[in-house]
Amino acid sequence: MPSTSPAETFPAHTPAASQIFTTVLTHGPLTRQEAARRTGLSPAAVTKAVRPLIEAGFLVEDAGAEVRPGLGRPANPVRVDGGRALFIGLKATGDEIIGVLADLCCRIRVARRVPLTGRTPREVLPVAADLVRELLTEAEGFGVQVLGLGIAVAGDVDRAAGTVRFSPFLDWHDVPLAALAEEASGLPVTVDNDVRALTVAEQWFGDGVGLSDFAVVTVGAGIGCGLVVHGRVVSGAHGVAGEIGHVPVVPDGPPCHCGDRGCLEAVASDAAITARVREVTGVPVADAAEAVALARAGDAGARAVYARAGEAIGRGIATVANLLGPARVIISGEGLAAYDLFAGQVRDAFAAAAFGSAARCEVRTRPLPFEEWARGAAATAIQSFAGR
Amino acid sequence: MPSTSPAETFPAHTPAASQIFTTVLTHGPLTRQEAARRTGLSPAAVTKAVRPLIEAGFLVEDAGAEVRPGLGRPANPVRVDGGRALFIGLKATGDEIIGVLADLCCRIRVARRVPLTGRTPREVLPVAADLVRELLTEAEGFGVQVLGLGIAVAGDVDRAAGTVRFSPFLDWHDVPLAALAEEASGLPVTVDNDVRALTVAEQWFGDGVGLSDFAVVTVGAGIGCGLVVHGRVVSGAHGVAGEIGHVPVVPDGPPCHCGDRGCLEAVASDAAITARVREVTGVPVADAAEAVALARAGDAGARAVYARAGEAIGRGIATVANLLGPARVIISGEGLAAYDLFAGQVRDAFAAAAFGSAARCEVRTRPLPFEEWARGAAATAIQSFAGR
DNA sequence: CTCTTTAATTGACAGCGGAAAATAAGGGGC
DNA sequence: GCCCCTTATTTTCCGCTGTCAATTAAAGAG
Repeated sequence: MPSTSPAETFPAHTPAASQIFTTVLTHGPLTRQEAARRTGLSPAAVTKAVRPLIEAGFLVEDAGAEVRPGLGRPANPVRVDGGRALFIGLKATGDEIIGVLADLCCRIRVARRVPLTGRTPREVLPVAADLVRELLTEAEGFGVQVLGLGIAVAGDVDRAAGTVRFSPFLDWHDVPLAALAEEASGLPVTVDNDVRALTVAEQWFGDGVGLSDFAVVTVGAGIGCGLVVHGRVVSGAHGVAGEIGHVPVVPDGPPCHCGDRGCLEAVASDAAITARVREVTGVPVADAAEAVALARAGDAGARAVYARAGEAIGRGIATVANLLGPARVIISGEGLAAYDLFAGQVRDAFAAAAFGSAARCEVRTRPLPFEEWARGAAATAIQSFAGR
Repeated sequence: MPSTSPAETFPAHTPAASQIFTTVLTHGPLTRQEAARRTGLSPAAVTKAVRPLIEAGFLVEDAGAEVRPGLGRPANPVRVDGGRALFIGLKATGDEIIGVLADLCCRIRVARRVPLTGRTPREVLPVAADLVRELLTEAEGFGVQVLGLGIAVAGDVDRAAGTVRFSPFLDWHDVPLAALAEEASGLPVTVDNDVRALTVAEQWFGDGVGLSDFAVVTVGAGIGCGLVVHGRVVSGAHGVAGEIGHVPVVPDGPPCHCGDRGCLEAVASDAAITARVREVTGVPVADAAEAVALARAGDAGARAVYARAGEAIGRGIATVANLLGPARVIISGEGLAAYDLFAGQVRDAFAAAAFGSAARCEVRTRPLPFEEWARGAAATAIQSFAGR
């Protein structure tokens, strides 16, 4: 394994230092004054926390940043030096592992995907280890140390304990993944649920920056949901939350594998849409891409299927908004490729079903490149590094 | 107004003192050792925080509490002296104001209700002031000072700002209630939404003690929901959360005033049940009590209405459980009077609709005496007093 | 009566973060 | 060009909180 020296850790482990660092990290270049205001700390505390971070190279003074020119001494913004460190993020599905090398600002530098041949830990872990090795080698090219490894897995994951309690796609039970990966890589490892990891990426580096309450809804093979409440990602009392897929949205809708009918997932998941398009149009579309193509070509039946899916998604989001009152809902996922086919319905159904001030919740979409899930994993690693 | 001396405040305003006090308050008699373990502080810190609290009379050493006799020096538990202080809680509805005098442990000492003749602030406030005066006089009989006033109002309430932004039943808009009440009573005032206040009471003094994630669902004139996530009551980005009443639960169910169909509130609220019983049985029942009586008497139609309501509630709760993964859902509210009529359906529908580990969420019921809402208001006042 | 065990307390102390004063770095007026 | 004004940052000092490592307290066991 290329890297052997123990990974550096974050300097100055005081709460204030963590807080200031993450504030600067997520809110771009910030003057010490601004950072103080945002964190509620005194300017003196900022100066004191910033110095060691600059000395360690994690923060840099950013002369280039525009400061509104006014009276008095010009402000001296600082920002995080993204190039100072790298992190690896892995996302494991049942078919493949996606890995990225992301910098400290969570910008992707390298992305890789490798297929999986088996699903047992014994089969998956060596492939993951190889991928990590490869990315570590890549990292050497940047001349920067890799300071953490994040792994995202679907299912019931205990981030604090670093274990995968249950993963349906991989069929894993109680795998102490963090410990195993730490052993193999020598890096500090963070393991988290995939949707939560994606949510962390939005919270720190995406459309959730600065919001203490928001939701991420992923549309694709399944329908997932990550929630941020009180500024923290929700894990629930038993490690699972955000199961939006089985919210009832279509009266007497199609049966769902959960046993109920009309669940969001039974209407708006890729598989559900594809099946329904086949059923309605008689065209034997094989996958979501073909279904989309058919609808885009103007097939009325297919378009209606997407319309219904959009309505279902809008109602599902409204349920979340009614219950939690988030400031924003971010829709993402592979299913977004068809967004033009149901955007209107999502919006209308949401507006109709959002009650009172829940309607003030903003709904926006965000494309989801394939590496994004792995980037989320990297974001959790950065979060751990920053002491959160 | 009887009491004129400025209300005492909490001694020792350090985070640790607050934390230790609330821990002892909510977890009954606790040895200093235990308190240290639970708060994560050192035993030394507990000793130091506890002393001024004992001197001020808020904590007392509780020799009576049973300690498991083992080796070594016997432990010396402390508990909160409930009789040390009183708090007033008010709940304002469109028809009446309910007021309670509660002690520091939130046990109700006196409860009063007075009818309202008008709904404008100008009409309601004097009535409330009279009630507060009356309760203050009652308090004199206990020889203890009243240290805070909590007011619970349905609708959009900004606790931090102390304003009622919008209350549908009272038709209030942007009323600076805390400031007005403080002026009139001379007490520190906490204003909060009624369901949240009830949730606070459960969190500190009820079935939510010790849980960082749980929900309270109230069944009655409306269906409400208070949520606790990460140990804090959820207010949402815009001050409103827990709108469970419009979760869709019955396919193509009865139309709801929100414009949708089959909302929980359109199926399981008192009014919905009563109307439906009339419709199904042809018996002109006037209110929920008569509807319950009819069902209890064995009328099959009426029983079916309750069964459907129970199913709806179970599904609504399952939606909450799926999204947030609470450890427990507490069902309460006036509608609980009919619980024997739908308990089975609630349980079955919940089990059917709760997905995966959301099913591990415990569902329990809790009776709701009429003063309970006002007690919730008192709980918010106690919370403010303790520095939370 | 002494030893063991666990609880609570004490006193010294580190260190975090705040307040206020000092310093830095411009721009503007004259 | 010089001085003053304004705002940003830094420095210095200091209070205060909570921890650490004894020390004391209060049983029961032998």
